[in-house]
Amino acid sequence: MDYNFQEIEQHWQTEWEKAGAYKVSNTSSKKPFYVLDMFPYPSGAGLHVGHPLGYIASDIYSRYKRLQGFNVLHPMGFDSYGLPAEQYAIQTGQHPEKTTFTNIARYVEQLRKIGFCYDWDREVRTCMPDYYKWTQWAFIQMFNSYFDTSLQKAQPISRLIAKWEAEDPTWTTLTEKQQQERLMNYRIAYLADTKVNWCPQLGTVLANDEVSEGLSVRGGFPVEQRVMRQWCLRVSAYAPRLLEGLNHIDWTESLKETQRNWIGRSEGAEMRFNIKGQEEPFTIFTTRADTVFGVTFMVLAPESEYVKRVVTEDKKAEVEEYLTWCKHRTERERIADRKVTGVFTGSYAINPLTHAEIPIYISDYVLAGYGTGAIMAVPAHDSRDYAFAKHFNLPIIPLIEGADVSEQSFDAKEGIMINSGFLNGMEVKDAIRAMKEHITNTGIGRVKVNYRLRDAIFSRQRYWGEPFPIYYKDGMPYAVDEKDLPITLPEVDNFRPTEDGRPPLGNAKDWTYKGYPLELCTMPGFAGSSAYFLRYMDNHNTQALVSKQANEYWRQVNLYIGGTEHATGHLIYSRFWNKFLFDLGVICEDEPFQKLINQGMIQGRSNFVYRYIGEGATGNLYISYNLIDNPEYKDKVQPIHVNVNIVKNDILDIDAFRNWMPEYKNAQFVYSDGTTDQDNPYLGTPAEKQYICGWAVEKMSKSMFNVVNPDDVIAQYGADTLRLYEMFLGPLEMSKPWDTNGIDGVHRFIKKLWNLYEDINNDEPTANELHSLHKLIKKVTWDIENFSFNTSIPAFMIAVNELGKCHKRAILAPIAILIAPYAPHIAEAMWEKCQMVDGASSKRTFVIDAEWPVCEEKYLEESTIKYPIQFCGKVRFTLEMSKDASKEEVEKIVLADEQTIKQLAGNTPKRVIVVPGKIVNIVV
RNA sequence: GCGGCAUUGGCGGAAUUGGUAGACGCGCUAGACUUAGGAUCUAGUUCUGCAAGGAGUGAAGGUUCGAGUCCUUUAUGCCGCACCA
Repeated sequence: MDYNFQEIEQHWQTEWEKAGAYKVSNTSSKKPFYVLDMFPYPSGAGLHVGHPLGYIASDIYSRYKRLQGFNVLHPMGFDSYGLPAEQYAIQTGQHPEKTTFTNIARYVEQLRKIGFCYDWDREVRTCMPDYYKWTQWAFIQMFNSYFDTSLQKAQPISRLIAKWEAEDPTWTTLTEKQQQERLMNYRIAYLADTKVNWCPQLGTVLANDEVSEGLSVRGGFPVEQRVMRQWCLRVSAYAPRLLEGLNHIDWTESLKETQRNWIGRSEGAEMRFNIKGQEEPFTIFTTRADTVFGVTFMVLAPESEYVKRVVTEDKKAEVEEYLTWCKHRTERERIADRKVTGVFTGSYAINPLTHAEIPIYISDYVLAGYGTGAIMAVPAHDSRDYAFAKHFNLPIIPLIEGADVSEQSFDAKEGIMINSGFLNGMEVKDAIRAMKEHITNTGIGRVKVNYRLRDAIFSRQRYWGEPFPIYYKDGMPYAVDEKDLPITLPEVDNFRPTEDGRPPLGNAKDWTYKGYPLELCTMPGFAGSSAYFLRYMDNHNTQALVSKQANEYWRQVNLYIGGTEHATGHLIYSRFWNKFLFDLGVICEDEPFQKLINQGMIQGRSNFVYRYIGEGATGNLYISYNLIDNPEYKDKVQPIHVNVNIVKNDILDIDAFRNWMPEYKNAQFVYSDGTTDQDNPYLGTPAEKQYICGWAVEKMSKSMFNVVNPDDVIAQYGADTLRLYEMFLGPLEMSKPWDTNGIDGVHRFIKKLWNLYEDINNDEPTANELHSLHKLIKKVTWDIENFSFNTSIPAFMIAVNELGKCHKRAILAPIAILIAPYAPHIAEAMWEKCQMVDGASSKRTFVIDAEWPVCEEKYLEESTIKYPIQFCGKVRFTLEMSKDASKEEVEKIVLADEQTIKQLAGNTPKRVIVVPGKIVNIVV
């Protein structure tokens, strides 16, 4: 019988749905296992063939775990608030909810066709009130909490109030507004004036991870710095725990390293420098306390609080001018143009060790947001200070023996100290330690750990996001009552900001709570994705984000598969969010994702035709790729993207090309053999006449005509072939181009496999057949355990070849189970055929209810063992022995064969080594 | 600049513990079957050589009886971070 994949796949997808085969219960005696995909943002373009790569991998693992007897939670949902739907709404007036739901429907349909084992009852959508109720709820908890630095965990803000009431007599004298303002400095979700990334084109602020090189990640629009009053999350308070937690989770080293970089811990010291003629000192942060003797000037960030204090009257105008200039420089300009700029403040600081007077400058190479926004400059040993010193002609004092600082600074942290008072003669490392001790003892400063991680800016001046559960009274924010959640997103008739520049929610009618105005901003994209993994555990719960019982059963995500692009966004925020909920006692695990795998990207593989543009060109002649380097065409052709769906194995479908676009209707070709259409009035058959296309690996995108839709692949080959082929492409974690050239091979294999399930009998399997089967069991089990999915497929192919015409149920039934994770539809059909042998009951049982077969080593042992023998690494021959032979017997024969070895080698062997297995050294 | 990862035939890639490198697939070559084939089947396919043989996992060293695998140096590519003091 032919392999009718369409019928098989449709049939079993319906059966699964009817039976609720993938429904997962929160109460089971089975061991729980939680496999999670990063849920997608449903874009208008639908899924392309690259998106399901990770989903297929996680599906394989889920199905495998299920067959191993685990209760597997494997849900899917949609990150459905976001900019594209809103941009589309602004352009068309279409409500973003409508486009979002349409897109989701398309995604669900596409995912369903691939045959994933999702429990759709657990679907979440971040834009639904029953979901974002809990996003808002979490926000209120953050608003009502502060971070206790000594306990290193979040605590209810009421404790802080109680403490102040008891211990701080000034507290009760404050007005309510003053009290609220003071509390705002402690809340985990707080309102503050901060310098933000403002994107005028998008009309909103963006988080640091949403900006790259001064451009917005979404859309690539310029981003400028602005001070605005924004909601922030005190993520930085969790920096030590976010860093430490990385040691206990099973993520790739590169991803952990990315997060470590982003958190940016640096150990150093804070030191106070006195200002000449002033009482109050100012504080700087340095990691090179050892270099204090080489400080020849100080630099403040333009935005620094200290600037006001140190500018002298005569320098005021000059400084003002510089500050204004800085303000108007965008982040992008700053990065692009790194020439030295700065201005002298007129004031001098006193070096606390040398007591020298050193000038204080302002320059934008010092960042306000890091450390204290002020530095001590050591030009000899810091390249940025060096450039500044050269530009302003400031002294450069070398502090390390043998360091030549006439041309450039010596930045390395090694060498022997000189010119450094009591540090002279020490190694740099010791000097740092000694100086830290010195400044601590003398009270000049203290040891300090600094983090680069900043608080997350949490307001977006947009419509399509979660409303804040916050209202304003007397200009101060208050959280709405939890029982009034969710605060649902209001309808507006215009998705743009209001005339007077307020966010779009300013267009809503009656946007108030108990008569007070509600917050007009909405939450950013990462709000909804920060705890979705918890909601899947208990998504219908109306009383809590997740019940204690459900959370204690599932605990945490055991396997998370997703792209590496979320390394510094979602994967930091959700860890933070999770730790916060852990502090609250809402959940029982500190880290959300135990193991994380980054699937590689699937790039597009573009195809090109080569239009002739040389002498006498009509613009209508296309040269086959293999000819374009010929002298007559070289540099006279122009590559043009051609739709990859009308190219197969780099051979162009001529008719399809002529019909593709009107401009190609009369296209003429120079074929691979050099002939043209004129030479072949009858238009040769495709076998004889081939037009070969060039190719390149590029991002998969519409404009390159290289997008491959999984629906098309499924229509042509079936979902099982798609699933197998995506895995077969290469290691999961590697990026690779989508190349349809190999898909036929995989499809052929499935057909061969299917043919084995014809006329199944109950005969006893032979030793060889059992050997093939158990080899396969061992291999496939190992592969899945180790996420090496690509190597299982060859193993199946080999097994099918070895089994040839074997139709025995005892062999075929286990193979149906083994392939079920990879190709679930055909596995069901194969399983069913195995159940119906000998007129046995036609009762349908699912392969997913079967048990994963166990490899029995006894079938793997061969009757003989081959020992390849190496002599002095030169001569090899094979010694075939009974498998029962003892080590001594092997040695005996090897020794007996010494004559042969000698003959072959021509001299006395020093050693004979027998492989495989244990090394047997025989020294003669 | 700092950090991480990679580099194996014409191509994608195997080699799991240091033990016969190139599994499996694509492509290619030859043959069979066919009115035909973008179908199917069989055989071959790292390079070099008529052959015996020799060479061979980016490059150069090292450890080892034995290295794609471990160590050192280096080159190239990809990714992350970056006036972070």
